Amino acid sequence: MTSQDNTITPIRVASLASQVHDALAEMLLSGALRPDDRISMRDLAERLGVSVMPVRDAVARLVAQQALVVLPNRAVAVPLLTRGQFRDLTEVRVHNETHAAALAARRATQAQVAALRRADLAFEQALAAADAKPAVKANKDLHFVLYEAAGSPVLVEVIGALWLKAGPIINLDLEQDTRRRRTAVSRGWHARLLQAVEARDAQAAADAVEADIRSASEFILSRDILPA
Amino acid sequence: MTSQDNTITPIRVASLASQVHDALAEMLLSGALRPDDRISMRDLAERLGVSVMPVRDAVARLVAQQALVVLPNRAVAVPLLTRGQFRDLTEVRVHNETHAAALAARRATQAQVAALRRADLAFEQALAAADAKPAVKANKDLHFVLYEAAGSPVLVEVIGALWLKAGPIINLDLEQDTRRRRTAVSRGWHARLLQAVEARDAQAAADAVEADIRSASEFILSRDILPA
DNA sequence: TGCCGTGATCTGAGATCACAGTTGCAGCCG
DNA sequence: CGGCTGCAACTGTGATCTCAGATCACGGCA
Repeated sequence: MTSQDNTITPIRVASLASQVHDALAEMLLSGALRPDDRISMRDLAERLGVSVMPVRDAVARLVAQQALVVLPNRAVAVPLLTRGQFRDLTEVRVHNETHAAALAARRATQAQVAALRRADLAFEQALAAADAKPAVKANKDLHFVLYEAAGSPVLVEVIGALWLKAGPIINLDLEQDTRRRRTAVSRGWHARLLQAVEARDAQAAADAVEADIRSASEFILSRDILPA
Repeated sequence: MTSQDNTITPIRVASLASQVHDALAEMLLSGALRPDDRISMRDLAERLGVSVMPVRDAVARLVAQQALVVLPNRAVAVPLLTRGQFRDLTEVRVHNETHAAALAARRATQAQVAALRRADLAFEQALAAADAKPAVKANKDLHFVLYEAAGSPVLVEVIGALWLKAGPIINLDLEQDTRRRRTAVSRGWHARLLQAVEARDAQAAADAVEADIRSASEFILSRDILPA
């Protein structure tokens, strides 16, 4: 074994705090955590089989990302947005995600275009499942394959934080059927998006993403579930 | 004293962690912390006169905001961006800050326009100080008066995180004179920005902010201080 | 002189504890 | 029956400790 041996990969072990953060992020994105849910750090630590420390770190991260809030009584909760706040969030998402889509249409490598096709196929397959969770996850995967193709890591971070904030609202605990039908509405926009990226049409890609986001947002706002 | 008494303000005590976070954020924005600086949590705790716990919480927040990074050897450091990464950061800043400026030009109340004038005056006065720090702070104050006038709290949070990331680079420990001259270049753009907001000219406001950001960014990139 | 090994020190991560604030519930009184 | 009070339990925050990994300095050997 010499220093030229490239078969050894550096070992990086994710800290417990990072793992807790990922688990919580997943719960936010999937709608398992809902607006106004309280999070007890001791309870979560017990359920995850760790001490409170890594949970504290993870919660602190998510508070910084605005995905969780500290209430005046010190409780940690999932933010409950008003309709106006949700609109604001939607507008900032549209502004950044359309930009990422346009950049991706111009910059995506062939490998990234292929990955986007695979993600679209996975999304179609996930829609066939009785449970809505696979479709929610496949939708997120598809979006982030796209945004990473934008070649702007800072932009992807910004968008990631926005998704953490939007996840609990968009995936409010609808009936499974409504949820799946709701997610399926994205099919058409995804198809247009894929065509746009293949055609290197930045404007069309941005328009498809905008329509996708607004469609989901209007559905939420039409149902009178957020406070005024 | 009845429940109609509006003279009583709820008491909110900032947690030690929040105070440490604010102190660190100020150090990042002012350039007191520089790219690649290591942050020892025990050292910082001792200097701030608190235990390590609130420092850990604060650091976790800043790591989530991408303003600090955890290195492979577990050290916590201020990110050292490559030139490409700094360009990426600049582009995302331009994209979001011009949008905020345009919204502000359309939406600012008269009180907010007056606050912007006062911030501009404060900036001019700060330029007269021998120390560059007041000017750096006044510049930041002016920008955030503007962005808050956009009426999009989500956008202000996005921009705030970007500024935490950009602060150490833009305010690299130049000589005081170079620093002050550098900051003074913004005067012209600030004047145009103020005119644009007063005239409700969204495009001119966005252009002034873009020019301001790009001017500072090109200065940094022209000095060969970031790794390729 | 350069490299390697060893020991000391420093460091972040995780665990545990204490404290003070908050909440919920039961009981009592008007 | 409603409101108030008291108490127990829960909670986040901060303090302290331990552990394991990382780094640095020094000494010995080739």
